[in-house]
Amino acid sequence: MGSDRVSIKDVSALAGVSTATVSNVFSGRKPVNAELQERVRQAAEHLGYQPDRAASQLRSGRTRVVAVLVPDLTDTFFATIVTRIEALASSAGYDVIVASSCDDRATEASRLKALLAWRPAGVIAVPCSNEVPEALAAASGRLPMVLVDRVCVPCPIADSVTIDNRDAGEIAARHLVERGHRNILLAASRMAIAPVAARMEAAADHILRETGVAPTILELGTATEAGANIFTHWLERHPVPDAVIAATNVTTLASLSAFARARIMIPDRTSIVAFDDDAWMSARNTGLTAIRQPVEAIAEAAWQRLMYRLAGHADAAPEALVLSAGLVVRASVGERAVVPPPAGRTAARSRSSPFSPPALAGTASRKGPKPIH
Amino acid sequence: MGSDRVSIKDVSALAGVSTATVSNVFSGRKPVNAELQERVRQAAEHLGYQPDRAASQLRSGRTRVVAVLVPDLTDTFFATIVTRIEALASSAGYDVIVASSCDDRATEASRLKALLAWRPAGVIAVPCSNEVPEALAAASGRLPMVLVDRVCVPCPIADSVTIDNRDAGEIAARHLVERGHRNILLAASRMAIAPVAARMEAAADHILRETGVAPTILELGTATEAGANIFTHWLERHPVPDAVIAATNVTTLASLSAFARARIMIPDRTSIVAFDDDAWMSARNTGLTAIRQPVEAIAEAAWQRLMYRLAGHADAAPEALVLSAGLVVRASVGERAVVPPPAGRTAARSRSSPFSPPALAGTASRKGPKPIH
DNA sequence: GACAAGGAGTAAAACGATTAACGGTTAAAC
DNA sequence: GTTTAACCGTTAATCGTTTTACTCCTTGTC
Repeated sequence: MGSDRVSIKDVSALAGVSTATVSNVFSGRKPVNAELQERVRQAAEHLGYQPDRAASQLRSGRTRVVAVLVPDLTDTFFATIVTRIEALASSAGYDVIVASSCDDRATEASRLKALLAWRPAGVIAVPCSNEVPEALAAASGRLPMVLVDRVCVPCPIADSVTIDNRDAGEIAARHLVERGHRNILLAASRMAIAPVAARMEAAADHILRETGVAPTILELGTATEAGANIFTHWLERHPVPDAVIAATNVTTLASLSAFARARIMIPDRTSIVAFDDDAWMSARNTGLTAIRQPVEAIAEAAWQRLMYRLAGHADAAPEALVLSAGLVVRASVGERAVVPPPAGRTAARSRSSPFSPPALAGTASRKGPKPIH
Repeated sequence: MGSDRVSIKDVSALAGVSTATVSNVFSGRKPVNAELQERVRQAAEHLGYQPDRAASQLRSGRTRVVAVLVPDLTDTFFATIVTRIEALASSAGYDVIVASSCDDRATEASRLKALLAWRPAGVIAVPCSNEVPEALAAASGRLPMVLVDRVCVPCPIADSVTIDNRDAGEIAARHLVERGHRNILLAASRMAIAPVAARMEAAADHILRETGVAPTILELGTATEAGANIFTHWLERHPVPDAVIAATNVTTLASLSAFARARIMIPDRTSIVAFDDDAWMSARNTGLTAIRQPVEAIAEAAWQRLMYRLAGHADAAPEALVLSAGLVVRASVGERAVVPPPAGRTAARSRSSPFSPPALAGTASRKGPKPIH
């Protein structure tokens, strides 16, 4: 009739009540007589009424929107996080707007600006570098936000959810060392990314400590194809390593690609510990032994923390939540003959468990925020 | 500073002009004197003014937002589409809101409702079934929309972008048949999904026509793990097929998983033609021969078509754009001994699989493709 | 020099919801 | 029986823009 846009007025007219009542029925902010509610509901249903977010948001100042920023939606790790958050949000009556920064600082800044123009109730962000994006830093305090994954913990300006990357790196390294691997290559994406650096450094530390040999760290970047080329090139000029620890799923892919091109067999000729345990990693003849991040738990923790902030605890001190990752043992790590112990260190030095249990997710430890400098 | 929210009024006051002028400066809808423009710009800059979307949208009815609905964000195919659309949108000054229906009709309806509450300028949707969601059908005509991938073409109510699924299926089938494969299994996700059905049926037709044998169609569902189980179970009760055509990347994964569990080697024992050419498909010793969909082109075409509609061509007749997919040949399809052409369909027994059941040779039973659960 | 035409800016009325402030009714308390 | 309070609805103001309608001023034309 008037137009195809049916507003609260139309509903109120049809139900024979005021617009305020209709509003109350839908928002539940004030109690409304059951019978009236019913009438309003029916009228709304009949007209196909849907509250207009724009109007609602404008008037109330509140907005049931959270912004999510990730470096790359095509990376399953991030896609899974987004999907989980979206589900949680939707069941809490929130909507999600997503943007991906394509692993680029400039894009990140611009996408973030667009995101913030929505005046979202909160932000969940996976920065693409480990510096907190300027726009977020500026909004810190005024805007509930939680940083995920790519963060230097503890982060002084916002809540964060990460995994214990040093631990993860060490687990991978130990697994390899215990199986007699010595010449281990660390395939990083970019060491400028905090979690990657933590994984690689912890692995390097462990390897050096246990074998006396410092592993090589190779940066493959964040794109599969390019990474495979770099690795291939490297392989042409170096002996085949005993094993590779890949820092991310992309580097895993790149390494695998390079090995395949060079016809280097896994685990016969070289071993690999992957990261992120994607579906394709197990759908192979030699399933990939991998560090599995508790993706869902990460998403849930981030969401929970955001809800906590939104529930009014805006002034609580930033909290750094650290989940732990576990090793999923499959078939990509071989047993190597134990070489003569280097300088007094006996490689037979056995640990109680051959590999850490894949149980993870639930376990979390809290670290307080550290004073800013 | 009455509050931290700086509105157009503050800017107009500071610049000494009316709010209308400020609005015009930013929207460019009406020309504004150069000097005034400059003054307004500076004032805005000085105050850190950002137009409020909600207010703008409420008043104008227009909104620079497009809604994107996909069945599953963790599927790289859809994630790539979303990413591309997001990039295109952002450079056209649009924002994107995404929702995933998790391959579930009910979720789809509810997410779609949430999406439409934004009153977006347009919608790009990949339905989860091949029925157009009710909410979209209802909005058809009033709301520019383009349907992607999961659509029965030609779609009477909206523009669509798809690939030529029959062609794709036939290409895969031909590739296998030409290389001597006869007993071919078609691994569908769900035959209720139009493109999947088209791929499988075309493949089945081709195989039947060329070999006289109707292939089996197996439905594996849209989840990898479950699909792998179904397939494993099937393998326990049937002879190993010469080859598999997987209808989607998920079914590819499921098939591969099942083969790996059963220690069935590719391409020695069985061949596989994959779908969707994800990164992991080439990062293997035996790279997967796959049908590659032009994902980026699909996204671009969808966006272009939406822009066309938004540019005012609201009443043009729905157009069905069909792109074509191509085969990327790698190493997952083996050469089988070529059997005498169907004319003398005496012995199909000289293939490399040493243990095909003897019964199979003479009995080329002619049954239509039948889905199995 | 008068008049029309048009350009550039302004005031004020929307847009559709939320929410103070208010009022009328009914039940409970004294 | 009167006062209080609780309850439930309504009226109307308001959020920050865009846009219509109007004014004013410049310019061009005859």
